[in-house]
Amino acid sequence: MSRVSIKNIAQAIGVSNATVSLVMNGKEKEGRVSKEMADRIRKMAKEMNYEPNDLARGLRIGRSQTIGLIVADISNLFFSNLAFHIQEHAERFGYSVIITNTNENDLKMEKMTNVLKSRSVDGFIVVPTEHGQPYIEDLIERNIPVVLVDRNFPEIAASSVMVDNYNASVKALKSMMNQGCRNIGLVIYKSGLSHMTDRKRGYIDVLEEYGVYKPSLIKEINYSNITNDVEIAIESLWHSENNLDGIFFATISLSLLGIKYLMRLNADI
Amino acid sequence: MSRVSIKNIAQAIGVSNATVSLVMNGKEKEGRVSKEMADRIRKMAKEMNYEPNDLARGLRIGRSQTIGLIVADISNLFFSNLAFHIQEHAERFGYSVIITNTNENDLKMEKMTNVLKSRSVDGFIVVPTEHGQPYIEDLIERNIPVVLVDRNFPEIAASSVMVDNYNASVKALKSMMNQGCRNIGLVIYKSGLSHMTDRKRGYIDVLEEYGVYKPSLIKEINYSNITNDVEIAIESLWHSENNLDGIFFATISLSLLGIKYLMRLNADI
DNA sequence: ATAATTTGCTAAAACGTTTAATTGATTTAT
DNA sequence: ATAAATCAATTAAACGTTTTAGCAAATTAT
Repeated sequence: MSRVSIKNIAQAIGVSNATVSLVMNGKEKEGRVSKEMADRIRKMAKEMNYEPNDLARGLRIGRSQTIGLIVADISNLFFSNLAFHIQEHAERFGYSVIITNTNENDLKMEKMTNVLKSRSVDGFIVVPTEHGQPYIEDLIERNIPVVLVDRNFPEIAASSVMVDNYNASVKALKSMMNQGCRNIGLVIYKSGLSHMTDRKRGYIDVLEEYGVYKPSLIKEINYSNITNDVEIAIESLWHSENNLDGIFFATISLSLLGIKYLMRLNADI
Repeated sequence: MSRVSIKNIAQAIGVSNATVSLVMNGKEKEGRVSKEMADRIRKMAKEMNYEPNDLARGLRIGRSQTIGLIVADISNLFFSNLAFHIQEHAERFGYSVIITNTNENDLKMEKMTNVLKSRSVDGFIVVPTEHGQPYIEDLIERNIPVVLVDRNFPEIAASSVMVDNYNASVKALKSMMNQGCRNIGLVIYKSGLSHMTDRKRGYIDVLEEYGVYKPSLIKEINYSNITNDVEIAIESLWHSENNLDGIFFATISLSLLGIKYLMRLNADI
């Protein structure tokens, strides 16, 4: 016993598809369906457990009432919160959200945009990967709405929603300076994406303002090899002759790892 | 300039829809399309930037290659990790995942199952809400595959994947007993769902085994009023004449709140 | 009493696929 | 030389909607 369709209802009641469709869409006025007929149809629909088929609907009207969300890592609290709120909001407007994951992987970003394009999502919300620019450009060319989150590509004309990474970074560093730190290391992902470069710029600007900037204090981590790279970075900062008195971690994940290695070195934190 | 369809490719090359479709699905053998034609079609498809329309496809074949995931709270680490792994796995089999959220709200659970049914998802993975049983039953009646996660309804014949809450609870409590605790409070959500009742059962069984069980040590929290209820629970445990020497929190969220209030009371933790 | 308008509904095409049945051309077997 | 089999492609229906144009009957206006 397969799903009940508009046609089934129409037959059961002895009326045409069109009439049922109009009623189901609340267009009984425009379609001038009589009140009694509309009621009969609604009743029958409920009785038969009718569920509209959004695939057919989407095909016909060319929209899917779906938005595609591409995040870098859904298990990261920042992104899962983001996903949560986007979903809550979208739902209020009758939209569903398909959430996908790239794991900061450019190939996956390509794949995910394709999957979502195939599904005719009406728009994209994307946390782009480092070299994801071409895929975003492709969407824009196709006139598919896109908004970038957390990171953007300055050369592209896409809306974007950003945390003010630069100022957050400046603020944090100044606070450390006020606590008397002068030799502060930076542990940051190696990335050309704005959310990272902005934080780095904030760090450098503050240290230069205080005249204590040294390039050797910056350690860049490859996303693909976090554990190792962080270990090496911490060791080298610790054993350098820089007289370290503080470390600024660019992300929470880096700081967690960093603290682990610092504890192993019996640093007091 | 709208999307390129199979028909466009067919016209451009002077061949029928069917031929193109066969090639795009890798059925050139079964459909006996000549190698040269297949190549020409593939080349043209790439050139024209063809993206298949999954809505049309889904409508025709009656499947959507999509699975619907309904979790209680995507911003909860346990669930977002779950979502992450389900997605990774599904993707490998060519499935997409639509993730939705109930916030432990039964009405939302109803809504979400409807949304996903309308989208013809091929199967459901659900973390059910407390009174979500009827919606699960409805799915089963309709022969839509469902698997329950984290919580199950013993009366229903659905597959489920569970954490062994009972034994985890027993283990934790025994460990506390071994550390000498005897008057241990329980802070737990008021819920009939198995993941909670199992933990409670574990708690009671261990305390009874040691002959120290007192119903007054159990404090049940309403999910809809967490902050207040936890505060009251902690206060009442703390000021009771039970000589409290330990508290077992049933979930991480409860423990975080609990610790906050305990600190306010200057407990040492 | 006739014309004009409104009411209540229907017919049929379209969206982009997939697929069973068919056809005409070539090749192979007899 | 004809029958049988294989090949390469086509035709057309179907999936479940939405929507435009149209039609007959009922109502209102002249």
